[in-house]
Amino acid sequence: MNSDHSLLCRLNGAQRAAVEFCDGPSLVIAGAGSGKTRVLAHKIAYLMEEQGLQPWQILSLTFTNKAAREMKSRIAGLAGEERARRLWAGTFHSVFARILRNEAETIGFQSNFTIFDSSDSGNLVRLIIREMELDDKLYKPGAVHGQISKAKNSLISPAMYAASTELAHYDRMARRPLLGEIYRRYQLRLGSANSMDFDDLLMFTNILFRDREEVLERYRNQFRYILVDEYQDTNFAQHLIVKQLAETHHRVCVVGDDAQSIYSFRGANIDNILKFKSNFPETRIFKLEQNYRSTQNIVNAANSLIKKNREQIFKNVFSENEEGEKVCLRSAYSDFEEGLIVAGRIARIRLEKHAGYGDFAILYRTNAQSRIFEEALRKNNIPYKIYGGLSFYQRREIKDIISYFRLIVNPDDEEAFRRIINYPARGLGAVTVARIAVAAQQHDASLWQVTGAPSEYGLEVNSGTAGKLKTFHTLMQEFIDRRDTANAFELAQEVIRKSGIARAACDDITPEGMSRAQNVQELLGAINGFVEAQREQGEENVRLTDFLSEVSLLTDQDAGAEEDGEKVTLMTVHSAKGLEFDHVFIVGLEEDLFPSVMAKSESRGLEEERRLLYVAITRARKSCTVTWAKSRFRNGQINTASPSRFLQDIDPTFVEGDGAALRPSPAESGRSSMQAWREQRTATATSAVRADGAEAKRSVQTAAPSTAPSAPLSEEAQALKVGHIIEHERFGRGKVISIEMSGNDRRAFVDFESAGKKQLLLKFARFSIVDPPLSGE
DNA sequence: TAACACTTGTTTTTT
DNA sequence: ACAAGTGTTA
Repeated sequence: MNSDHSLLCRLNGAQRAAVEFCDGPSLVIAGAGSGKTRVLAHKIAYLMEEQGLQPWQILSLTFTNKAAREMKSRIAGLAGEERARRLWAGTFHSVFARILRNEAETIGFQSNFTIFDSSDSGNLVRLIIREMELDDKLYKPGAVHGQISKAKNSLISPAMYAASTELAHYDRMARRPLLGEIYRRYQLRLGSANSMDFDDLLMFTNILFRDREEVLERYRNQFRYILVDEYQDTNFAQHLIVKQLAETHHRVCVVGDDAQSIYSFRGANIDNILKFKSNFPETRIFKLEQNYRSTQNIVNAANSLIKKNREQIFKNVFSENEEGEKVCLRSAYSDFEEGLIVAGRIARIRLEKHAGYGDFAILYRTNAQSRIFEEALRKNNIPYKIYGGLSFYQRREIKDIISYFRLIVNPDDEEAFRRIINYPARGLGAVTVARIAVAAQQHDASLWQVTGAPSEYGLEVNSGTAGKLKTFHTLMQEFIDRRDTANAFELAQEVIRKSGIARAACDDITPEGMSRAQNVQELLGAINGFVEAQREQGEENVRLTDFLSEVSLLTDQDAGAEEDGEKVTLMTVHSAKGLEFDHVFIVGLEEDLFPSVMAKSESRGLEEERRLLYVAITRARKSCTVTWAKSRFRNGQINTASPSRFLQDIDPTFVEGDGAALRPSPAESGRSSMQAWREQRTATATSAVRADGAEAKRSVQTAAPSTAPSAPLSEEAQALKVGHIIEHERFGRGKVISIEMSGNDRRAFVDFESAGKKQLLLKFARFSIVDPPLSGE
């Protein structure tokens, strides 16, 4: 083996070993920032250059479309555009959707099947629950769909579901005995709509491989080497697909990090990676432990956190980068102030470190948290972009238009039909649709079929309605007739014009209407872009079908990417997986938010949340700031919050800031306000007398002589002394004249520059100390 | 049938 | 707070 081959010379020992081992199964445990993508890309290039594999013989599976694109472009750099393009590289869902379209007939589908996204699935579940006249308080559509999804991911068919006494028992306990029946009907409806949901793409691939030995054999022979990224996030269905494809040649390499498994809520099974070796006993294990991304402080802080988890593969992630700054911990009085703190710090770091806005990311647990940061950033004229939330393709107007496309490509698509039959309004309302649905069900036909020949299916409607139906049918039929010949862009334009969407959009002059019209234009632009891109690859006749099958598996990741530029990135921790930024802010580190309430009950859930924070911290290259707010606006109410338990899990040696004293290091004397506060809370909650009260008193004395606080005092409030200059939320800037006790609380008299003299109850006052500044902020 | 007011749940994360 | 869903009225 030529050791100074250009492909290998830029790799460290462990990376190179992982790349070079190609003759059997391998498991690469890749710590955060250890060059996992680089290894995968090099390995694929190596397979082609050194092992003589053709690109189309390599199957490379990633978790997101974005990761797939990234991988392809890196391989293009290593092995050339042409070969990169011919690889089978994509997400599980997109790759196997492609295969399923090729083989659709063998499993009873047409190759033009549509793909239901989760909201389509939810709608269908809701519809069925209603049809069965069940109580949707007991049978919550979301939860029901979740159960169905779980069953599918475990490859439990409706028949198996019905046959299982265990599941029946479980459902009876949950007071949802008819879940299996809902599942059965749901699956039937998907079938008659010639549609699959996300989970079906994996389940039917397995069914295909199970029932059609020759098909499985064909793909086994084609894919001479299989690589899977983020293996810790695969579910059973995905695992089994990989296992079967690799069954004969065992040439498979899975890469992942058990410490970054964050998708168990949707069926990912960490055992897949933990027990990979038991499936392929001769598996070679490689560990990538050197982190090239982050400073030592960041790596160490993350390590100290993840150490608190029980089940994990031993590894020693280390960094040889500079020590760097400590993780910065900041607390805020409110979510609002948290926004200001983050915005302020971004502005400061940008100037001090000459960073661009694009070097910053704000990561939160839930999408709902984004708003407050948007406002704060806007106020400070800081440009930003948001990933996630409602993705472009999820927006109402876009879904409506896409539904037209869906119905054109697959007229049996029930969801699409229901969506557009009366959009724009054409006098075909709920009553008519219900009648069509009944007729359809009686004759085991699709809604579209009934619409085409009302009398044959015994559909009784008055002549006016019949006319409207006919008009609608003719309109759609014209599109359908041309779907296989017409260019995607031109047909799409025509759909928007002839359907009346264009007119409706123009008439609407409300601000939302304008933005909707803009979105429609954007969609047309996207279609045009798609057509052009395909043309460049030599695909001359690009049809609507092609665009649709591409688009139904696209998600938020792609929508946000269009306008990059120098902007601060806002996203959930989940969507940040696989990304990195110089300066990372992790916000909302509060109990019941991060970790989320839902996860708290089980230790497994809690460990997953901890891994989630681990993922967040390890996104940072140079600096990492963690914040939490003592009160937060949620569900229309202000809620008080306590700091996340995870803050105590991080070794304070690597932390700086008001919370560094969360668990004081021995060198520090006294306790922080935070700790006192938490003790306070537990004390009042149990109304018990503290055993170590004396010590508590001493610590308080350092901050507030002769006082035991009756309420949590912020560090700022404790540190406040006569003569300090403060900045108050309402009153602005002012000087502290005196501080005295009133009852159990401390009260400050402050002379404000503009608002005059005021008394502030320190327990409640919202202010920050400007002079002298606290801990460098 | 459509527009409007009212009620309800929702907020954990995503292919 | 907010969006989506429901029911009521014209």
